Amino acid sequence: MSSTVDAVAELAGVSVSTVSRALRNVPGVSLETRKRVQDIARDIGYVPSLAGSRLATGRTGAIAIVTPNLSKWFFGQVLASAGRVLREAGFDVLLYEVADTRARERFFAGSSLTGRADGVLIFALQPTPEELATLAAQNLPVSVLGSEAPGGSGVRVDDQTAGRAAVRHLLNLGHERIAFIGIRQAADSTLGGVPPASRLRGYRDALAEAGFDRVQEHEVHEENSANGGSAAMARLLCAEVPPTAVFVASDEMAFGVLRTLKAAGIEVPGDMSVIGFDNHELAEILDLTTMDHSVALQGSETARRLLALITSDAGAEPDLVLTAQLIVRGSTAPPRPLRGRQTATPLA
Amino acid sequence: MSSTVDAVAELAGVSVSTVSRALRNVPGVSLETRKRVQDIARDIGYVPSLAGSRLATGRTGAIAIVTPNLSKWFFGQVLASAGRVLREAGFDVLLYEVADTRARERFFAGSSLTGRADGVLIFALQPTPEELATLAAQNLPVSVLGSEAPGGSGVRVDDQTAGRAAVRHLLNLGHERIAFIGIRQAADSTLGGVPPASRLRGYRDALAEAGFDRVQEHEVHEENSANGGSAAMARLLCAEVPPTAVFVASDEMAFGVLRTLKAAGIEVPGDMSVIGFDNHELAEILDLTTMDHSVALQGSETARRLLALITSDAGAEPDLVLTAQLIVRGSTAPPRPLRGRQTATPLA
DNA sequence: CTGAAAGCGCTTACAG
DNA sequence: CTGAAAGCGCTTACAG
Repeated sequence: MSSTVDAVAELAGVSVSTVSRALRNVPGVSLETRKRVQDIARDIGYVPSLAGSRLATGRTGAIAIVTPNLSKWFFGQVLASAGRVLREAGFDVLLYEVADTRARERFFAGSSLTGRADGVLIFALQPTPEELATLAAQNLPVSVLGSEAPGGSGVRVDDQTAGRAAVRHLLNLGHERIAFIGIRQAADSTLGGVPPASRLRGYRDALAEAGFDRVQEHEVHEENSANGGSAAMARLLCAEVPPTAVFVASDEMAFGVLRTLKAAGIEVPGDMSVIGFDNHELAEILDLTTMDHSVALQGSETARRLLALITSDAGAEPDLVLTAQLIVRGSTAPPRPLRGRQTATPLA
Repeated sequence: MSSTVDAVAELAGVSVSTVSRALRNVPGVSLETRKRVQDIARDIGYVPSLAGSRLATGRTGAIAIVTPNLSKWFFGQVLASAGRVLREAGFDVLLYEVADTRARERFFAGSSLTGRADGVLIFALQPTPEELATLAAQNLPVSVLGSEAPGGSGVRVDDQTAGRAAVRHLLNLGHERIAFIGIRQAADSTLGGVPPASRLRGYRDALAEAGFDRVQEHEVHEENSANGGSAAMARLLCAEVPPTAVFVASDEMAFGVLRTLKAAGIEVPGDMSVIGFDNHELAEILDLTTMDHSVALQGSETARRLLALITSDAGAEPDLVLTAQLIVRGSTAPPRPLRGRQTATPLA
């Protein structure tokens, strides 16, 4: 079961050096010898001890994935797609969920990765310069998904442009009172703060470009969940000037928005247009217009770039910046003519 | 950065043996020496090489989690809760997604875990006796979630009882024509087949106990997704005798069911009661009555049991069988009096 | 309580 | 192409 090189060497009548070379397909062994060694190894079910080769080579054959949250849809998607690429390349996947700041500090402080991984994938977590330095000091190549990381090869979406596109869609439909529901960082959360902020910027850009003033009460932030979305929408319903359309920074929040609107008897898209962000697998079911940002591709591409960093020494590729794409479904439409809204909006 | 025991030993003026003992908090070192060694280690930022200690001890400090699917809600939940327990105990988490039979064979065949993990968590994947034997031969303790595994300490839900409970709820509301939408195994899928089958059995039990005959066309199976649920419901709508209520074996499928019903203009729960299974985080938003089966608890408890198996030698605890619980929401109600359904059901 | 030494199972210059 | 030997960085009986 757990035989050693020595056993194979003895049976094959060669030295352990030769066994080692034969089994790893490195040059320096005659074809014949190699074949014989490999056959014997297979026969006795020999599989090299990882611990041994790790100690000897310094390489671990594992990649660490760091993520703030495993239970959200987004992370399942990127984890699955990145994991597939890594496994395909023969790497083990080591998973680190750093949900709160304490876990995050512990993770980055203790050089916890020395001897554990050959590289690090950071998902949706904006690493600080110090954190990146820590990893660099451990000689760990890094690839970052969803936020900017100078030095590390990264993949992300142009969230600002995506946000602007989403709002333009609403503007082009004729909406003039468009609200924004954004993701509020929990105080203790380690979630990357960049994409949410960029989406808000995109929203403001689009409104400004269309010549609309910024309306304070039209920008609300809540926790990134359906319940958060519900709460945010409820607040918008209490606005002095309620919007006719809302851009929601995540589909999960948008689901909550739809629920609140339904409960309030407000028709979508007749009385209120809603556009989400993610193209969550349930968005289709709920007929939600949304921005698709190639979630699976983000995961696989981040992994691919890390592997390139590890196996070649070509240096980091420039960041890959993806463009999100509008998916039109049934939750957006032109606003109802004012006539139809008179009773609801006293300012008509 | 990556100093060795020797460096610490030299600075502390003691032997490496003492350093090793001092740092691991094993007895046999004076308090004073221990303190001094620890201080020095901290000062120079020494962190023991994993590869070294793995080779010396044979322990890896890692747990492997095997799962058929990372992108489904259920797996994110159990992964997150199990991972938390493992990390808390100081173990690394190694992730293996074995999506198809080929990956599954490769995983179990190649004794891929030797030297990689101290134990294995198997999620929602019914291991064959041979597969369990393979792991046992590698001396790997196993804990199984969601299916029966003789020998391995396991956690699962009594799906048959849960299915019966769900259907009884419908029966007690007065329904007499109740359909079942189950999970169809993709040909190549490695998903555990036990829970789905048990839920069907529970459905049949409840109907039989209530004195109803089994209706072939009321049992349909589709892929476990919202789209699968949509398709299944569509088929039920073509039944010779359409049901007035349906028990759906997963919430994700139930979401699709709700969509189809809405599209068809069939009111829920007025014309059709729907009960799901999972208590998916979006079930609340969609006002779906469902069976909660303590998903997070399943994950953490499976992990806890594996740790017990590893750290104590008390042997496997008996399986933990959880009871699912009905969560009543707005998608179930008594059937409409026949009068109200006459046009829809010609057999009235 | 402390240390010298063997050993865990590999890999890799180096020499032949 | 092949082998003897050193070394990767720990841990752990064993002896003192």
